[in-house]
Amino acid sequence: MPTGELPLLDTPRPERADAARNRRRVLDAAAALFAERGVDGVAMEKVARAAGVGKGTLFRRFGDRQGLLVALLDDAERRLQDALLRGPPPLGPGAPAEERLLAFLHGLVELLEERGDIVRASERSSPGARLRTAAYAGWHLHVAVLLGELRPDADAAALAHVLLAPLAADTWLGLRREGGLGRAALTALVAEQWSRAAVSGTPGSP
Amino acid sequence: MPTGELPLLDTPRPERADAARNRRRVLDAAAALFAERGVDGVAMEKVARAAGVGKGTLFRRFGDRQGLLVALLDDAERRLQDALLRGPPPLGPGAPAEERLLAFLHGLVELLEERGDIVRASERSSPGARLRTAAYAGWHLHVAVLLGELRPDADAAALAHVLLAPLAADTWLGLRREGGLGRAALTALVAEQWSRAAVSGTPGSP
DNA sequence: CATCATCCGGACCAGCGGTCCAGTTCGGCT
DNA sequence: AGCCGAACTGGACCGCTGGTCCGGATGATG
Repeated sequence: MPTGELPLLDTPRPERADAARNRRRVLDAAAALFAERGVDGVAMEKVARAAGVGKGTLFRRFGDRQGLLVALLDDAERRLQDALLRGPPPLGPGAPAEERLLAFLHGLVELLEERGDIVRASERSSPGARLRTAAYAGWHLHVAVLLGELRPDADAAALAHVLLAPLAADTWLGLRREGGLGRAALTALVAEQWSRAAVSGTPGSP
Repeated sequence: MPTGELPLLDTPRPERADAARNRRRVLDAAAALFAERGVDGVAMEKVARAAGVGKGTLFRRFGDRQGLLVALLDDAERRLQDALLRGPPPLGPGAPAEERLLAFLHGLVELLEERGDIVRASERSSPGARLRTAAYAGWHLHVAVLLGELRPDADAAALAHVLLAPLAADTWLGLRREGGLGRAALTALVAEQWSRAAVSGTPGSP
């Protein structure tokens, strides 16, 4: 054993400088192109070309198209997730469950309004892909836990899935665009459904 | 002007016999193949081949892939739509609005369970395609009208969109398969949300 | 400065949805 | 009965896409 330098056990390889530079280039070019032409209107080769990079490099870095989309989303999703776990209330811990629920709803809406097209493309990459997403798993867990506090009688996990349904990217964007609903109106409507779902007791009862 | 025979103004052409025969063949072959290999795993050329028909014929008849899917769904969707407009209560007219709403929910679930994969493929054919579907327009109108009776205070059209969100084919099938929720449980859960949405008054009120 | 793992990039591939058109078949009219 | 135009047929063909491959270039290391 040589000197006592840190062995960097958890970081297999630091990643070469040119590789890092090219990854940045690709990410930037992809974001710009997607914003300009729409996610579906941009082939992988165009992304590579715009980034001044070969197609092989692009696929080596991100695996496949889906991987590129995930990488583009990574920042925003991680930010929301961090805010849920460690951020200040009412998004983070410390506020009453219902407030946290509504704060999360607004956070998710923000994400959809900001990066909706990319989220949609990611969720559409294969049938049923949404539920298999790491991001969705996190959101669902968060909602299920909070709901479990408010409605100990209910199947919180299943209910959380149903409440998250209108926030599927394709559904949300469809209602916003084809459906002609405004962001505030639609958010308020979903918030109301969440609030109604958050109280115990069957509808018909006194 | 020759004899006074009926000019058949509304029927441009009755469709030739071989054309009708081939259409039936294509529809049958497509249904069988889709059921066997999954909708996404079957290319248009395979359908043509299995039907004993040329690719050109297939596209001439149905326009494009989306058209074939719509044709496959046409029967089932029209049947539901007819039941809503002219069928016996509680699905058809004559029952109280809330009962009709729940009956419709069950009918739609039935359709999704029976032909879910095809509905999904049809709704996935392009981003936001679902809302532009004739079938969705009919369902939405139905729900909006009934909701309008129960909740004159609310924006029934918008609320109807939100209530229909869990029944987007991709969402429904995702929850049923990846989500591991049973048909009865999921239906009951959605029914409860609909019931909660059907009563006036804000959640926090006495 | 030598060495070698790593990375680069564009040629290449198979498969897809969709188009085209020369040949065939149908069915109403005489 | 038989003809003739319209409608139908089917497979070769096209452009494009996501994804693979490998000879050569380039960075880090001692």
